[in-house]
Amino acid sequence: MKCRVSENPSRSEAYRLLEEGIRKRSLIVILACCSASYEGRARSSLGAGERLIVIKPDGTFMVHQDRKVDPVNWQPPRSRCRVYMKQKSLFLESIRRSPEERLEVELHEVHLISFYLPRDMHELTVSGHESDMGDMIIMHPHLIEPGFRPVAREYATSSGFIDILGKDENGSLMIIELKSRKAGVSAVKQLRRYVDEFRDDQVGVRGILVAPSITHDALEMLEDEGLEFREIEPPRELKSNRGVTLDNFL
Amino acid sequence: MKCRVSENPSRSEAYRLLEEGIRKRSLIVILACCSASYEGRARSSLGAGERLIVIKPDGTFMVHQDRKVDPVNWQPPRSRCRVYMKQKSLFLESIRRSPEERLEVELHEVHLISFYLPRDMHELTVSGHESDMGDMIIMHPHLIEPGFRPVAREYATSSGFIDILGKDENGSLMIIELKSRKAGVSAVKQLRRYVDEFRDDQVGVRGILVAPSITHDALEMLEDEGLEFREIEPPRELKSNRGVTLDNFL
DNA sequence: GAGTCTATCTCGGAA
DNA sequence: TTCCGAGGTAGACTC
Repeated sequence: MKCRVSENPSRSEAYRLLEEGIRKRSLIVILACCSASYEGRARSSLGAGERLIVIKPDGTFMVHQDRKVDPVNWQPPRSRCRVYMKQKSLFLESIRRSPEERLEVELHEVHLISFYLPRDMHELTVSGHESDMGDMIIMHPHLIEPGFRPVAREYATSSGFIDILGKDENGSLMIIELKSRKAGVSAVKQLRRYVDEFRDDQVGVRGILVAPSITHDALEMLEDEGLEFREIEPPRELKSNRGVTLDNFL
Repeated sequence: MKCRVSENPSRSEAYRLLEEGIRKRSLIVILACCSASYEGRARSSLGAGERLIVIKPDGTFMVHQDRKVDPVNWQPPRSRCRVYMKQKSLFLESIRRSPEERLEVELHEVHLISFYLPRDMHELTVSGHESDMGDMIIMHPHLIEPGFRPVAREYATSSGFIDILGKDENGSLMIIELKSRKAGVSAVKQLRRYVDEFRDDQVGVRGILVAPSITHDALEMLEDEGLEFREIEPPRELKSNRGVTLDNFL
């Protein structure tokens, strides 16, 4: 593990270390009093303060304050970083192309610089998502109701993709909208858009919102619109087999 | 600046440092080979790998890989963090209430631990050029407008500290917000919060944003809110005499 | 590239 | 506290 640390480096030493760290595409961590200005999709300026600066090998650039999860200023992966001196001041600059964005950080006082070359090994697996809910319903259609038959998944409409399209035991079209968390009014609006597209053309269209729970306002709107709600918990187990398709049903 | 660093600490030394850092609500930065498991709104597990771990004074907990802006695992502000040993292994745990979520990180090998106590945010914004601007205005109130009289400095409200509080020649309350760099919408919002606190109680409250320049959006918002802008350059020279008080004016 | 959708979205403001 | 909308959303995926 190549790891280098320098406490309270001089300006010239900080410059040298940062130049080397950037050139070698290291993961760089800086604790410093700094100010920042950003210009691109928006514009911002940040006064002097103690901050944590992180530069990743993929070009990600972050300025973190002492609170919140999100960085106060940042640049996405593939941004180009460089360090330079201007009138005795030390600057870090990160530039992104398309859209053109520029973040400039002035380092007033550097308390700590550390950098090293990490290699990440394992990927993260997460479950509890909408796709897992979809898999579960495709495999167990009775969770929606007895006689429900899925017909299509991710069905494209001009309003977006319908999670699951199917028919009930009477042959009525059923539009299923999945949410892995508590459903709000936005979910109902989304479902309503899908249903409206089909209601124009034919009768007997049912819209079903599937979620572990629903807000009060959303439930009211749902009932006003003549739509239905199914309380279903998303699966919590990690799936290794992620290839469930509709082949069995078509 | 209290700042402590330890390279390649032993397990017991790492434990001691982390316990102290958490207890003192420091900003903690760890470079380590670790694995993580999360359970809450969703569930995830992350195999061993070199990662950057950041624990903020507000309870924010982040595990960063060597790419992407977003952390691979995290907990939001106000989460509770603790360190413990279990069967010779070193663990970090961060727990959130409502919704109940738990993130556990096993530290296989710690390369670097550093933590420090960033000074209070208020102190930070006051230090540097902003306080010099304040000094300058206290000494030359006419810079704001003829007849302006400063009354209080760093006046505490429930929304934060008002840079300068004063009265105009008609006796109307004036709230001055200083920015040493180009002011953005956040500065306007900040000023608006202060003004709102007083507008509730009395009439004739004026809010003045003082900065060397202002963004287009900020100026628009400022005018919509009935607030005012004064273009003032911060003094170029940093002052060593930092003890300007309001005694002369009270 | 541009467009769409998900997310442990985060975050701030309001009821 | 919960709910709701905004975001430099980021990130993944399709076309």
